[in-house]
Order: sequence, then structure tokens, then C-alpha cells
Amino acid sequence: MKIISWNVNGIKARLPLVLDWIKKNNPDIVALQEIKCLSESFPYMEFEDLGYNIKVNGQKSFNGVALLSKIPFSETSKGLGLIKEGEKEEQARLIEGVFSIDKTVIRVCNIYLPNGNPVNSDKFPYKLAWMDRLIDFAKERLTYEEPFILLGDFNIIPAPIDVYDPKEWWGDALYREESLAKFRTLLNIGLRDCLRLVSDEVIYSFWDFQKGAWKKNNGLRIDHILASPLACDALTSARIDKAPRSYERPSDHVPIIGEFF
DNA sequence: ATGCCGGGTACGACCCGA
Repeated sequence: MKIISWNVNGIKARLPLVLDWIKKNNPDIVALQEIKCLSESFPYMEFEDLGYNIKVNGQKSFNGVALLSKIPFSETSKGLGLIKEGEKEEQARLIEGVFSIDKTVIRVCNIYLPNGNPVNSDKFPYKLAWMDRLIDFAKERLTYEEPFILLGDFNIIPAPIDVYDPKEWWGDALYREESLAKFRTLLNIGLRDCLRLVSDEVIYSFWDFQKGAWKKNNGLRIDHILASPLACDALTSARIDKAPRSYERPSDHVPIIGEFF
């Protein structure tokens, strides 16, 4: 089972590129972030024609996540829930699907974790609070003892190897102690970074549009596939396909791919 | 460079991302 994650930075702008890549790579499950459209505006037909079932947690203009699957959904949910009283309406950043393959139940959660910059604004505490809620959410999922895959744009640089200039970046909301401590908690409760289970290479998933970042390979690895113990047991490969960053009208992120079973 | 590019909304100019 091939599962992929891709921050597309606007599904309407990226439709030809994404359709072309999916046709060539034929993933079973696709997790998209930053679709930047309302659920009803998602281009369902184009993906249905490729054989996908589709669930969308959309929002006008910003954020928005979608799950596409060749396997029928047996269950879906949106958001982290537990919004505190007085808190702003939740941003569309999470969608989860449950699938049955043969006799195995697999749970897949697609996230677009808040960026959190600038750190001296209310966006940073929002990121940390979102991560606390995600940790509780993941803890509960792990008690189910199913293969559980948590993937998407984490906006977290896990280690110095995952950023082109660690010294320059240290202190950014993506790469500072408070953010990494929460990411480590996600690992400590039992999730593993699939790419790092199979590879110690320097490989990025994002290159800024500005400053010739792609040309200079000034990248970040901030898109991740985390897997529960039962999902790790089934992992057969994990990689990042950086090729689409060089294509016409690219996203600033590229697809990351995990294969299980 | 507290956004240099690029998408969204909406059609000029701002909001947002990492």
C-alpha cells in the first residue's frame, strides 16, 4: 500500500501537476495539505476519474486538507475537537480516515500543523497548543493498537541534518526548543519518523520560492510520515520525490512517499 | 529584507505562507 503526502499550496493552481504525478505514481492513499479551497470547491471529478474516494476538510482561501483513497473509507473525522471556549473558529488542518485492507484496519491522519511564525506573535502559542492537542489525539489512537499513520506538513525541522543552515534557522518556530520538545513527545509516545527508519541521507521536502532556494538546494525537511509500532512493522520503503520541485509552476513542497505491507 | 516569490481574493492591493 503506497501512501503519499503533499503540501500542494493551492489545489486549483496545482491541479495539472498533481494529477500528472498521481497518474505516474499510482498511490493508494493521498494526503494533501494547503488545498486553499472550500470543501465544496475541491476538484472531485478529476480525482474520481482516477479511481479515488475523496474526503475534504476545506476552508476558504487558507489551509485545508484532503484525503484521497482507492480503498473505501470505513470511517472519517475532521479536526482535533476540544476547542476551548472563546477560541477562534478552528482552522481546517486535520482529516482522518480509517480503512480495512484484508483483515487489517489502518488509520491514517493527515495534518497541516501551524507554522507558528513569528514566534513573538500569538501564532507561536497557537502552534504549541495545537501540538499539545495533537499529542493527546495521537495518544488515544495509539491505544487502539492498529497500524496508525500520522502524516503531513508538520512545519517541524526534526534535526540539524534536515535544514541547509541549522545555525541560521535555530530559533525559528520550525526549529527551536519548544517546537522540537513537542515533536519529540510525539515520537516518545510511540510514533517513528519513517524516512529516518530507512535513510540517513540529507534530503528535503521544501524549498522556498524566494532567494533561489531550489537552485542552491536551500531546503528543509518539514513534511513527515510518522508510524505507530504496527505500522512500522509493515513499512517497506520511505522516500521523498524532489523532482516535482523542478517542474513548471511547482508547489514549494514535494511529495513524500511511504509503502506499507 | 518583519516575504526577495507565489497563491488567494478579487481586479488594486493586501493577507498569508516558512
